[in-house]
Parts: sequence; C-alpha cells; structure tokens
Amino acid sequence: MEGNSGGGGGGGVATGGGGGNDVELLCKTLQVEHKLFYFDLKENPRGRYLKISEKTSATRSTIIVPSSGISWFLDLFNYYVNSEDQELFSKELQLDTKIFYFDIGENRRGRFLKVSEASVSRNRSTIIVPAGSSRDEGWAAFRNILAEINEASRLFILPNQKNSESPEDLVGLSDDVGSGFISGQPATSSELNVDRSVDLPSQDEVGNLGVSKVIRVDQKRFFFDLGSNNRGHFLRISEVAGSDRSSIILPLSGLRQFHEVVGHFVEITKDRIEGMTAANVRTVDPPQR
DNA sequence: GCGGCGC
Repeated sequence: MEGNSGGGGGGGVATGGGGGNDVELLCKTLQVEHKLFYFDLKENPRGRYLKISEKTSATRSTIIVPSSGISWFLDLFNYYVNSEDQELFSKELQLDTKIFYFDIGENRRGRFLKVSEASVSRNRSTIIVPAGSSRDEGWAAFRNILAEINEASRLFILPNQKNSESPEDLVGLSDDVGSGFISGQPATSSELNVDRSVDLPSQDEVGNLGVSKVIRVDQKRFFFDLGSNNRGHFLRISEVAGSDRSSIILPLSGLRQFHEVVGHFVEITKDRIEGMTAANVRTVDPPQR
C-alpha cells in the first residue's frame, strides 16, 4: 500500500505525488474512537484538493478529494448522519475521472461508513469512518469538519502569482465539476493558518473593498461584490443571464441574517440526497449480505 | 485499545 510517495507529476486531478510543494491551506484533525483523521486542504498549480487520511497505529490510508467534491462530501455525510438506519443506501459520487463509493457496513464494533476512491491510475484507497455512538461523534463530527473546510475553502484565493496563468485559468482547472468558483481578491481569512504571501493588488475602483467573486449555476452567473458608498458598506449580488442583469444591494449589517436564511434552506433541502439534482450522485442498490 | 477495507 502507500502508493503515493513518488516524485512529482501524478496525473490525476490535483494530487502532486507527495504533494511536497503544495501549499497547505488548512489542516484539521479528528479523533474518532481510536482512529485519527487528518484533513488537509492543499493547493498546487493544478488546483485545490482535500486530502483525508485515516491513521491507526498500524495503518494509514488516504483519499484525495478534488475541491469541487468537498461540498458533495459534505452533502453525502449529511445524508448519512440524518437518515434513519434502514434507509442508508450506498452512494456513488463521480468527480472528474474518479469515483467515490460510499458504503455502509456493520460488525460487532458498530456501524461504519466505507469511503473508497477508485481512479484509473491509482489503486483503490479507502477510509472507514465509524458512525460513533453519540450525536456529535463519528459521522457527525466528520461532517462538521467537512462543513468547516467547505466554508473555509471559500476564503482562500487561488495563487495568482509567478506563472503567467491568470487566476481564472487556474480555477478552470481545479473546479470543473459543479459550480465553478472564481475568486477575485482575498477575503479576510481570520484565524486560519493561511500560507498566502499574496498581497492585495491596488484597487482602482473607488469604494471597492477589494472583494468580488463569481459563481456559475446552470446558465446563470452570480457576482458578489463588496462595495461602499456614503451610506455604508454593502454586498451587491448580481444575477447575470444572457444580457439581463439584476442586483440586490445588501447592507453588511444584514449579511449574517442573510447567511442564516440561506443556510436554513440549504439545510432543509439537503438532508435528503434526492434533493441534489446534479447528475453525478446516484443511489445504488442497498447492500445485501 | 480496538475493527471494518482488499485479494
């Protein structure tokens, strides 16, 4: 085992062999029973990825999740956390050329979720997450970490340095499934151990605080721009479809409420995986044994 | 201080 210590290259999505030069954006650890899970959000010129390792005293195994898959993982873990025992189905998640299999198992130690990654070039690798005995252990704790990482990932910009590539080009490489995420300038990254020596480019737009982002959903694009005027600071959200554009102006004082309301709808629509409309998650037959 | 995974 342990196939990823080679130098450089590493075809796939965003794994760079050992990932030696990859920038570490965020690290978290989670202990579940006697296992230790490491979450490393990393980035290299090919894109961003989440490395999840399971370590026990004797073994370590790792899966690599492309950044575009983090929110899918979050949704899937939410599904397993929220579903009743008898309706825990296996799931498959396809991202780029990888397929992740989610399977439930149970033995005298308890219930567990097996997440394995299959790709053409690499051996299959698997992590196994115990369900945990209480509500905030195991799957739920794992889910919470994914949620933090998913959230934090939005705060990091892509490296817009050195190589002549523009940040937009890099995003295109790393986020080619689901909603793309084009980053403008860095947001405040608070307490995270950001290794970004990127500096804020000078802004030419008066009143622009230097933060703007774009997401693409179906045929629409949504622009998020922080701005300010003599009335104060605001977030402008613009919807652009074809040649039509409309905006809402949200005073920053209302941003948190806005976030909570959106979070509410995210929650009530995602605890059933069937609510996910994208084509790359599908239910497979229940495990039979 | 565990145990599942794969063949």
